Amino acid sequence: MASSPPSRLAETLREEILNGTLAPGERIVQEEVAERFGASRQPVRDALRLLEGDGLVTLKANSGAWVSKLSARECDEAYLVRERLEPLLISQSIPNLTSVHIHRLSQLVDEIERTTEIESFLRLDREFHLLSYAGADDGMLKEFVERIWNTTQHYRRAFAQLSDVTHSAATHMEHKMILDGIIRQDSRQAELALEGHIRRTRVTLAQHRELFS
Amino acid sequence: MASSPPSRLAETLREEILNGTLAPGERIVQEEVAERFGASRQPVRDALRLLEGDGLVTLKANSGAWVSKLSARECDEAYLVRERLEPLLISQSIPNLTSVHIHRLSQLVDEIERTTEIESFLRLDREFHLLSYAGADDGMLKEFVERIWNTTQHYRRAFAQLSDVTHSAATHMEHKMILDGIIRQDSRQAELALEGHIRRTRVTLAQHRELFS
DNA sequence: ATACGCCACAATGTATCCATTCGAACGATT
DNA sequence: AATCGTTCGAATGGATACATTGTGGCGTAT
Repeated sequence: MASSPPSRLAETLREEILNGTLAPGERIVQEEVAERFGASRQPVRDALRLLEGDGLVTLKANSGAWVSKLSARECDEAYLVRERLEPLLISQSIPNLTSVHIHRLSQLVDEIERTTEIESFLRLDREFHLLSYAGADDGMLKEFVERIWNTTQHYRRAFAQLSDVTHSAATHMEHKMILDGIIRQDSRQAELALEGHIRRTRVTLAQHRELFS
Repeated sequence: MASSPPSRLAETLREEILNGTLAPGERIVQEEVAERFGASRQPVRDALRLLEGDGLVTLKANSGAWVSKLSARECDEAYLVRERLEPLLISQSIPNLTSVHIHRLSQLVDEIERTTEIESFLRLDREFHLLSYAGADDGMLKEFVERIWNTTQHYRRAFAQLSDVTHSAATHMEHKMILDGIIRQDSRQAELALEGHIRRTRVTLAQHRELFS
């Protein structure tokens, strides 16, 4: 999958946006990218269009491409949407999760609690949540959720840094409650714990509008 | 807005998909479209990428483009997502709706009740719901909702035809309850009425799997 | 008769060249 | 000195020509 040159190109750019190499608001010049990958500008244009579809890049006609930037309002909206969609997604996932998934999820809860580094936390937290959705069929719902995770990744990083989320007891407790709901196949509990988890994050984030200048 | 050639091209193709001229599963050949619009294949490719982002077109590398087709499962999922997102969207819209909006919404409820033609019903129903969201800021949420409306348009038409939705008393009552919630600025009522409206449609639709072959 | 493989055509993908547009800097005028 | 206008440059958009891939049909061999 995703084996065409534009797809591979988009994938690499996506990585660079997610890991912060390319910051929100930064300009992306077609020719630079083309040269960097030894391709012509055409596949680069296609790749940028793909990323625009993912919401990671904003194109302006006859002007250029920039890494998408969220306003405080848009970031809040993203979390409101997550509050509604992710509980639905986890409820669809839970019936199909296997013991292999559950074992890894337990492991991740522990690792998340133990880590003290921001980057590790971000990586593990992302793996935990997305893995908890692995039982759901692919489709629009999962696509939407992944898109939101991607477009808000930079703000999660910024927020994690200034609030030292790695020592948040509430976060770890919420993860345990979600995991407990999964293990006991109690979708309703998992939904509620997840909704609370996202909601608390949203409210906390709203207190740090300085992240958006 | 949307004034670049690829955007205009995408807009026209979108219309044709929504009004049924181009049916789900139908092949779209770049050269045909290019010739039809007197343009080269490049802007057509860009337009198709845009439509892919809207979920209206499915691209396969080195193979071609097709009008997207939903399975029964995906259609059900679309309605589940609508049940979660549209109540949120209407709650964000209601505080900003003006008397002009409300007047038109009332008018639409009447017109929808009176019409007996499928195409009119579809057009008016769509206008009613999307107009009820006009007070919400543009952003991801509205984008998601519009995307779902677009990708399910064909199935709404098919369903409306075989169930004679124009004579559904429940539908008209639900519209009135939504409107009442809007007029009285009672977001909660509007949310619940809308959720019920979508849910009932989903359940009814699930009884007609023959629509998906 | 069926299955495998080769071949040819058609549609997509890529590259290069040219046109267009936007923005910024400089200069002229008030 | 400030503002408006013009001009120049850099980056994007579009068109054409060429390369590549995927698919369907035909033939042959088992």
